[in-house]
Amino acid sequence: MAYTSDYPIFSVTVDVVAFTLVAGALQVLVIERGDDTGRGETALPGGFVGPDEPLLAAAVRELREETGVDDVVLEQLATYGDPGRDPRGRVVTVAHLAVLPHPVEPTAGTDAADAAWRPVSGLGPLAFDHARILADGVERLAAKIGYTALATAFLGEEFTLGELRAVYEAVWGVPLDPGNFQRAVRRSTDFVAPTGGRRDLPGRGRPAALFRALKSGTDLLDHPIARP
Amino acid sequence: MAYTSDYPIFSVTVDVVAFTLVAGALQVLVIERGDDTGRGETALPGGFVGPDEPLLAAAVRELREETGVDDVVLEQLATYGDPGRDPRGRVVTVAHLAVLPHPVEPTAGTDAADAAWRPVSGLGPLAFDHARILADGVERLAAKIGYTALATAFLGEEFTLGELRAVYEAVWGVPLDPGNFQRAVRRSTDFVAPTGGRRDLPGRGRPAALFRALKSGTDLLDHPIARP
DNA sequence: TGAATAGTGTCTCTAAGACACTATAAA
DNA sequence: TTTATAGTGTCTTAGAGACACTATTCA
Repeated sequence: MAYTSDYPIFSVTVDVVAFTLVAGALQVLVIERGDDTGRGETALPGGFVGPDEPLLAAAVRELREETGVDDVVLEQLATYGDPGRDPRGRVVTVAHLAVLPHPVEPTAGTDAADAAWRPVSGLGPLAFDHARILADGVERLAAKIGYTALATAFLGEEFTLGELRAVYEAVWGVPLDPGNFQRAVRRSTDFVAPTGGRRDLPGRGRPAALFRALKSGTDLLDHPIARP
Repeated sequence: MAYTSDYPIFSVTVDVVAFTLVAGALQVLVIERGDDTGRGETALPGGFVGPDEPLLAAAVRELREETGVDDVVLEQLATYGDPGRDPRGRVVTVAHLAVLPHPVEPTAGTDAADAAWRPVSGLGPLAFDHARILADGVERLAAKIGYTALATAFLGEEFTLGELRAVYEAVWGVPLDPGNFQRAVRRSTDFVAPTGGRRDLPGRGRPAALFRALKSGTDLLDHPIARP
């Protein structure tokens, strides 16, 4: 009973829908709940916002605690506050959308042992209303890679257009024509630029030119990438 | 009245960015604050969420208290919760976007005397961080009328394509070619449909065919209306 | 050589926009 | 008649997509 207020009491949490790409499949970061509420259930990472902590900072902190990463594209997704959505009381959660470059394993954080990347398709039930939050996150992600540079946030510093195309194909769930994709990406003069390097993978055909992102994740593209 | 909690205490409010069209200009609903905090300042309508009240219901209630209207297109916009954004304490506000058909005057509600429609352009400073919330609302509105039926929410049951075009021109701030607009709207087979009626206004040229909306405000259009 | 991937050429279809033109009303 | 608005025709340009083709690597 540490806190009192003249107004109705709400708790405010942040949840993070963090995506990455593993082996060509869209993955989401989930934890196995270890505390009393929903013990053993799968859930999105998240936690209470500190008394003097901005919402975005809380989301960054939660993600860092789970993955050890804090240089990440992160933006607010939506807020979920129905009475009864959390058995602990009136909990309003501000969900955030994050995109991480591929090889980020959940590492030594406070709750890291519980965290794991799981494919979005085929994921079992989630605690609370997290299934809906995840669905909203996927929808937002699919929309945003069409008109922002967000897809590059899945990749490292340098990448091939084949790797970039794999991001779109995984998120949209459809194959894209390699030739037309190439042209679509190059139409935006400030989406990606060739570095001059090439990536040669054994037994994988002609080496591909390497590119780097010219915009950060949430910047708008001047020419959208059409979703089929 | 004192509430207690084991977790950090937040107050949760809803604010409403309500738009309408008056005399061809985009207008937003604002109030003059009468209580102690920010007395006399212009602000967006809003208020505290009840202990057992869903967020969207709270936004509907606030809007009804200001305008007497509750049949309205309303959706969540974003959540603003920086520490220090409200001098009363840690207040997290969930902002909502509303669109009302033109002739809805603020009427007999609890705070109705203070509420008024004001043109978005040329509006003075707003209390708290409401200027940013309004800017985000305008941006969201401008984006959404391009790919949803939201523009029809500004109009009555029946409307001409000239009136619909005026909505786009007011929100986007650009003139649109009447002929091309006509075709763009008709390309979507399920955006609007002619009612068979005509509207004849004295001294205003050839009477225009009347249309009605085939979709509600937030439904997606199959063919977008291109923003110039 | 063939298999695999990168990248280009080219064709068709549709949309966006400019703009001329016709249609129908009031003053 | 002029003025104003509704609505159509038509031309140009650009993008989306299908798909053939060339380029460059490894086995």
